Amino acid sequence: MSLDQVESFVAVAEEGAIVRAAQRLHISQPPLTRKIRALEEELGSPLFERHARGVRLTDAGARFLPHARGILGAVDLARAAVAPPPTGAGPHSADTQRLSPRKR
Amino acid sequence: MSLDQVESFVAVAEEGAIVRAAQRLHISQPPLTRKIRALEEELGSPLFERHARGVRLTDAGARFLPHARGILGAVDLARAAVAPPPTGAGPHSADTQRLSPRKR
DNA sequence: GGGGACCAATACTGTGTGGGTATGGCGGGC
DNA sequence: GCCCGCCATACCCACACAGTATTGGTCCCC
Repeated sequence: MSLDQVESFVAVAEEGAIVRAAQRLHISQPPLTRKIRALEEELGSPLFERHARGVRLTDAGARFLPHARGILGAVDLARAAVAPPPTGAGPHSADTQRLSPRKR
Repeated sequence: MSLDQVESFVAVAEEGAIVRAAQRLHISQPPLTRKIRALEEELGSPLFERHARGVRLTDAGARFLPHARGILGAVDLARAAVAPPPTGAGPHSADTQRLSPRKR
């Protein structure tokens, strides 16, 4: 399991469709399909039911979702714990490294 | 940041030396050195002081450590939430999953 | 009922990331 | 002073990952 997969799972769960989540994550649909599939295989349970109009959370997926959000939240906290601006925090720049520039 | 890096960081912090942590993680030393370095670069703060006899946590590293453990714990919980497959469980056994099968 | 639209899955290819081996530099212990 | 242990760097190779193109299936609308 990777944080990337957890993030992907949450995005798909929230969007209700893999293509839409892919757009939101700025990747194309096939890699996202594979990531979700790999996560399901690793966990041993399907997380989504595939439909023609999108996907729906299974029971296992619904149980996993809050934990997934918790993981991402814990990561944010961990980042914040070490990141406090060493330089004098200017009153103008209050950026908090919110977005990870995932480029490849 | 990846779970792999978090796990690596915890291993190094606990072992006090990169080589020893590498042995524990079943990888060689150079990749582990790079992973820690990449994590430090991403977080923007050095996490370890390098010595000739090993490494020691910096202040930032010490703050990060409990969060790192929390992340790994959250991942374990997430796994347990979806995993309980009734594999070969007794036909009548109704025992509840009390122990998390620590595999890795 | 038929055609179009939308979504997920698969096949295939190229590239970047990650791990391994080999080597160097530094510091401490004997 | 010599040796040993540890971290850092250089180089190479393989696997994994992301993208494009395509197929199959289902629903909606006309």
